[in-house]
Amino acid sequence: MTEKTRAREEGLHRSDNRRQELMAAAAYLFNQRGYDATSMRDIAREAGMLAGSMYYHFSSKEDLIVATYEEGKRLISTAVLEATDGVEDPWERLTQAAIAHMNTLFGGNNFSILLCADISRTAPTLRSRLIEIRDSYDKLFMDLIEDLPLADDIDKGLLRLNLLGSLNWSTSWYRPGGQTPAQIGAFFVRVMRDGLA
Amino acid sequence: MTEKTRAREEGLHRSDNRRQELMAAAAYLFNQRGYDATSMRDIAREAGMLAGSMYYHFSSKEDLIVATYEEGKRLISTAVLEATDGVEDPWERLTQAAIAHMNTLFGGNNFSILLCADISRTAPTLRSRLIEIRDSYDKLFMDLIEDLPLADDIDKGLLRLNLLGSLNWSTSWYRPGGQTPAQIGAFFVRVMRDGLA
DNA sequence: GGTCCTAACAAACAGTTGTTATAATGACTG
DNA sequence: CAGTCATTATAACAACTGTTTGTTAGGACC
Repeated sequence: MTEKTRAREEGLHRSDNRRQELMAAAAYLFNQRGYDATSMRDIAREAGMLAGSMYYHFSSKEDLIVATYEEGKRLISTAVLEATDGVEDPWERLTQAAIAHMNTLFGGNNFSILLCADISRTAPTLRSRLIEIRDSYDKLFMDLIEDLPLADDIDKGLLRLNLLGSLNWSTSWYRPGGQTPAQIGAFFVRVMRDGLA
Repeated sequence: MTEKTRAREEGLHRSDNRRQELMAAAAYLFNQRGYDATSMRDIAREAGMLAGSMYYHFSSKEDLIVATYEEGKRLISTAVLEATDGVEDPWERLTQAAIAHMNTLFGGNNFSILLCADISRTAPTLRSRLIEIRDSYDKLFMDLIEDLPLADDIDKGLLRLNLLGSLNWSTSWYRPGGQTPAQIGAFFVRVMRDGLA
């Protein structure tokens, strides 16, 4: 049985592989230069293809962007859910979530970092699609913070933005060599819990 | 004495006004759509001019971007320095700096917010020019944090990134109506100092 | 009045953009 | 071997990009 035949029987076509390759190439370039500065020709070249051919796999650039964004959300959501699974203590759950968040961001996959890019300046139609995807990830953190034992006067929404701001902003400065992503994530949660004074 | 003559005597040309108008139009659009998605024709139209005419005032789009960015740094630096001037207590100094930072960002000037945009994906030659400008602002916060009475094992560089991350990230979600910018800034510093548990 | 400078317009430049229509390739099927 | 279908190449499209050029109107200065 040839490889092709087996793939066919499993409902997989060659296009499924190429589709993944295109998404990987796109995510790589999106991270490097942003959506606007990455042309369809750039992505095609990176994947060893011509620009027109990509439209067999994705019907528009916007759909390709959304696909990579969604893949990023899928990967980081899975990682955070796995990391908190079975952990009881609320603060420990948040710590493990932050660590998993950071490890996924800087663990080599080019998809998840896309969720940390500021999309407030992207075109409205695309933006609304991306917001919906990211909100479903942010909800994980909202739930984690909801479970924290806090004083009544603490704005939990603001607290989530506080933590996610620090975590996400790290994508604009983090370089390997200093503290590890896990150490950074744990540090931010610890400061938030214990304070400094 | 005509208006033109007085302007001339003060060393001001009409071009100085138009230059400011161009920068204001550019900053407005840069905030709305980002650098790449804002064309020179967009800016010119916003300022009531034709695209080619702008090259009398700025020799390139990159120079115009840098000029707006620098103006933003000038405004927010002044605000933070004034807010901390004469304040003694290190934590209170940081609190006042955070409040001034937020008040300037959301106080209606379109320049300062530009400093909070993630520039890690902008073209290298432009990026290096912007980094240099922003670093000179970040230094203000580095100094403020350096003066905090902290345990020896606290990474002060990481602490600055922690706070600036939260503050800067607010530009991607803040909308008028909830907590004021000043309240948000003060909250982030208070959580950092006192913790939650 | 002649000359110079400021400031803007008008039109074009070459290159790039996302996208589309059509044709070619090539592997599997019967 | 002929036919089918998935996948890619080719070539073109109109629109837009930053920038340059030649020109012009108007005021200031000697």
